[in-house]
Amino acid sequence: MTDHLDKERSPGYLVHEVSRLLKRRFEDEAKSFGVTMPQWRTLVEIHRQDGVSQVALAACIDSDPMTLSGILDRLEKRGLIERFADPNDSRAKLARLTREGAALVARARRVGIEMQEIALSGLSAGEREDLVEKLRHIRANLNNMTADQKEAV
Amino acid sequence: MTDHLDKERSPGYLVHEVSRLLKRRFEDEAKSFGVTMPQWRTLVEIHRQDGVSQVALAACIDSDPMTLSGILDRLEKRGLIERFADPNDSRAKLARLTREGAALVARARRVGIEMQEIALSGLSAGEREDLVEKLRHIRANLNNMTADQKEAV
DNA sequence: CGTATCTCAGTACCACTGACATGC
DNA sequence: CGCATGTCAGTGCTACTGAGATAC
Repeated sequence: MTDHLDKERSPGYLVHEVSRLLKRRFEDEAKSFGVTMPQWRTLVEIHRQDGVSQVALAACIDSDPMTLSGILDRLEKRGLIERFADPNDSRAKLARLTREGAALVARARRVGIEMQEIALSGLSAGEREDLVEKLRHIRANLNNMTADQKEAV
Repeated sequence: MTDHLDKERSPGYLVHEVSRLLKRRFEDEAKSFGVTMPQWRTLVEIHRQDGVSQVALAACIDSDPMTLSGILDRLEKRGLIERFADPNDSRAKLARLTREGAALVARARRVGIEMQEIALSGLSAGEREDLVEKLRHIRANLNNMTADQKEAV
């Protein structure tokens, strides 16, 4: 009887474990400049698209508007981001990095690259490409699954 | 300028995203029988090794004793597990599944297998093996990294 | 009008810390 | 004695819900 959910042979379980190790590893680094994972992801996303609305941001980091509001509160209190009114829609508030926030993103970015390099050491460029390919394939499968789910409802 | 942390090309980011999708997907299923991810992982681990101490359990699910104590409190309150004194060490309490808990693990297990099959659809057996191989390699790299870290401290 | 954006209030869960009683 | 085990108390962050003010 082959165990499809064996800890050592299940891709799902391994993905989860690698993700957990990366997260833990990064959080150890992140603690030194005082941000958590969701905060880090939020900062990166704001860096990627300067002046985002909070709903768009919430969707990007797979969160809900209320949770994101709390995250932005803390980031704003630390002076890493600032909120300003959307000139085209006075309901919405947009977010952008402060100079200090941008500096932190740059530093954390270097840490991320370095960590990834260590994690992937021993894998050739071709093997990395292949891994990326498979992961994107799986991601597409999962996205399709949730899409089907929505239709079913 | 190649961007090593590109959302689409970074293995680290993709692993995180796939993990997040799996987690979200599973939590949607799990909500119907009222358990969270940490609770699910705890139940599976207790199923794997019947009669575990709480410290061992905490290490298995990458948590701390206090957090696990809270998780077990909730699982016990729902009648899914029970705690009993270790006959060899009266300080320790061991955990085991109740009949109801075992039934839930069996159900959730089927969901997990089914979900994994959907996630991996389109990948051959060989490709899956290859993926598992790479993930285990990365996991080893990350574990070594934390080990080195500990020595450095 | 209905809908969208954000926030307040409240709840729950998980994570982490320091301290403590108990037993090894 | 030092050390391990589990728990209490307290704090912080994330997630989710329902409700409301404001603006499209």
